[in-house]
Amino acid sequence: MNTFERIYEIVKQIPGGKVATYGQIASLAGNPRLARVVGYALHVNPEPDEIPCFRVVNRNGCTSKAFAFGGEDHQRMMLELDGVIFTDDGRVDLDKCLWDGNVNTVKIEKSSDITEE
DNA sequence: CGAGTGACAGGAC
DNA sequence: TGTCCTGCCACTC
Repeated sequence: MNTFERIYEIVKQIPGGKVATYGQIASLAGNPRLARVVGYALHVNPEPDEIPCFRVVNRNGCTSKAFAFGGEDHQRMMLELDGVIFTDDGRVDLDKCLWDGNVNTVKIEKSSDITEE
């Protein structure tokens, strides 16, 4: 599987009420340095209906302005509806809403749920 | 085919 | 603690 495909699968594995950082996804993708590729992957976002790019934030806990696919506030609303806590800084509370999929939740590398080739 | 850019992250100052 | 430079992979010109 290509790195791109892997990134997509990981992002799709993000549960509601939680968010993940580019670096985190990059680590799951194989290399923590792939953070840039992660951003690019979400940038193209071939399946926005399956890929919750709004759940992906940078290390600061916020998304870039270029991420304004429908308004920065729109993203915040989506996250709040998911149960994600926002700080007064207007950023995601990574301390409580950070996805712990890096521990032992995700396992797409062997999962046959991919069905994509 | 080669160089540059991009929704980032991490180390150094 | 905050800002700047570098590293990485994929895509475009």
